[in-house]
Amino acid sequence: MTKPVQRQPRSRPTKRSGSQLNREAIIEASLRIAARGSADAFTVRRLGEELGTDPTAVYRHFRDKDELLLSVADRTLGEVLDGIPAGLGWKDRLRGLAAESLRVALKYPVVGSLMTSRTTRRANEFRVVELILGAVTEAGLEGMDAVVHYRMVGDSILAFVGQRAAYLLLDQTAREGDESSWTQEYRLVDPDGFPHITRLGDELATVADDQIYHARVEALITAIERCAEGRRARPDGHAAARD
Amino acid sequence: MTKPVQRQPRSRPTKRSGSQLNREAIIEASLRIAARGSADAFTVRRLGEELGTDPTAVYRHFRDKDELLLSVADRTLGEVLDGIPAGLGWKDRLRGLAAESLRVALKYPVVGSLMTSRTTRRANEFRVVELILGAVTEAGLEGMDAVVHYRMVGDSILAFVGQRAAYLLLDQTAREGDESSWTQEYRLVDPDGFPHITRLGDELATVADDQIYHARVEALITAIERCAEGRRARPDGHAAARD
DNA sequence: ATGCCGATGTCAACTGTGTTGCGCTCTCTC
DNA sequence: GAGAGAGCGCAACACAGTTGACATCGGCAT
Repeated sequence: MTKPVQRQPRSRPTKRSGSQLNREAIIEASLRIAARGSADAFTVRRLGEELGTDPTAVYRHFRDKDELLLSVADRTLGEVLDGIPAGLGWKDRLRGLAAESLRVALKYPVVGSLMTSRTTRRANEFRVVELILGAVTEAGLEGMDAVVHYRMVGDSILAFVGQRAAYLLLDQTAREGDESSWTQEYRLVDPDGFPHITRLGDELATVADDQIYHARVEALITAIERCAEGRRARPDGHAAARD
Repeated sequence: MTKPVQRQPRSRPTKRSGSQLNREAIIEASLRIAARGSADAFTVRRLGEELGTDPTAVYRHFRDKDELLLSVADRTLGEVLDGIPAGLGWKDRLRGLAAESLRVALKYPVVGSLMTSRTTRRANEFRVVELILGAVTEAGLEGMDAVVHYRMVGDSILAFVGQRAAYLLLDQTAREGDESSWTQEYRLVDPDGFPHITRLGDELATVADDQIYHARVEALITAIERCAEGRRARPDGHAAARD
C-alpha cells in the first residue's frame, strides 16, 4: 500500500500490466535527457531520476546501456523519417534526409554523437536504407554501384552529423579552445612555412559549418550523378568513374 | 621507513634531472598501448603499467587525459604526413593523405576513434591544414571556396577514418552483430515494403569498406574539380556549384 | 657544505560510471 | 486463496579519471 501505482489497462489488456516501466517510457525519458544536451547527462542514474525509479530498474527492460542506446537511436531515426516530405525527387529526398538528420542529431546530441559508427538493426534503420537505395536507384544506379553510393551517402551523413553533435557536447573549456583556434593559434603561424594558412586566415576564421555541410551533401549528389552518367555511357557491368 | 621502496636510477643517469618520465616517453607508451587495439586498453592505469611507474605520475606531465590524447593524436598526424610521398600532384596528394590517414587510424584505433571531432591545435595539424589548402589552391580554388573545400576534405577523411577505427574497437559480440546484420536481419525484411533492400541483398552483404572509402575520396576530388571549373567559367567572387 | 625548494613519483582515497545479486512486493494465473 | 514470477529497490562491485598528502631527489643560492 505504500504506493498506489494506478495503472490503466491501456492498449493491451491481455498483455501484461503490472509494471510502472516499459521500454517506451524508458526510451522517451532517455530522449528527454538527451535533449537537454550536456555531455555526461545521459547516465543510468540520471535516467532513474527522470523516471522516478531506481536506476537499476532499467536493466529489467534492456540488457545493457548499449541496447537501450540502439533503441533510442532507432527512435530518433523515426523522427528523421517523419520530417522528410513526400513526393520529392531523388535529389531533394537526399537533401531532406541530410537536413533532418542534422536537425535531429543536434536536438539529441548524445545520441547523434554515439551512433556515428553503429548499426541499430531495427525497424527505422531499414526504412532509411530503403530510402537511400530508392534514391540512388532513381538516379540510375544499380547493383554494386547503387550499394556503394548508398553506403557513401549513409556513412557520410552519419559521420558529419555525429561530428556536429559531438562538438556540441564538448564542455565549455574544450569548445572555446577549438573555436578560438582559428582566430588565435592559426593566426600566429609562420607565414613562410604556412603561406596558405596565412593567406586564408580570414576565411578560415569565418567559414560556417552549414556551408561545409551544404558542400558535402552536394558533393554526394554530384558523385551519384557522375556515376549514373558513366553507366549510361557504357551500360556494361562495372562503371568506373575515374578520370 | 615502513617501506624500503628501492628505486634504481634506471636507464639514464646522465640524461637530465632525476625524472624517469617525460612527455615523449608517455606519448610513445600511449602509442604502444593504442596499437594493441582493444577498446578499453588505453587507461591511465594501464599506461602506468606500460611505463613501470605509478599511474598518477602521468599527471605531472599532462594536465589531464584529454591533453595527453591530443598530444598523442598530433604525433600520429606526424606519422600520416611522413607517409605521403613528395612531388605529387594535388589529386594524388589528397589520395595519399586519405590512404595514410586510414592506415594510421587503423594502426592506433583508439586514437583514430576519439579524434574524429577534435582539433589538436598542435604542430602537425597545421602541416595537414597547409597540405590540404595547398592542394585545393593548386586545383584552382581561392578564398572561401578553398576553405570550404578544405574543411570538406579534412572533416570527411577524419570522419570516415574514425568510423573505421571505432568499428575495430567494438567488442567481439557487438561487432558480430553489426557484421551479421547484412547477412541476417536484412535478408528477412518484407519484400513488398523494402523492394530495394531485397533486390540488392547480395551486394549489401558483400560490399567492402575499401570500395566505399575509394568512392568517398574520389567524390571529394570531383567536387573540388567541379568548383574549380565553375570558377574558371565565371571568375567573379562567388562561384555557385548548384545545378 | 648546507639548507632550501621545486619537480617528480608513490600511495590512498574520492567521485562517478555501468552492472549484478539478493530480497521484497505486487500482480496475474490457476 | 495459493503459487509463481516478473518488476523494482537496495547494497555492493569493478573500474574509470582525478586529487591531495607525503617522500624523495636534484639543483640552486648562500
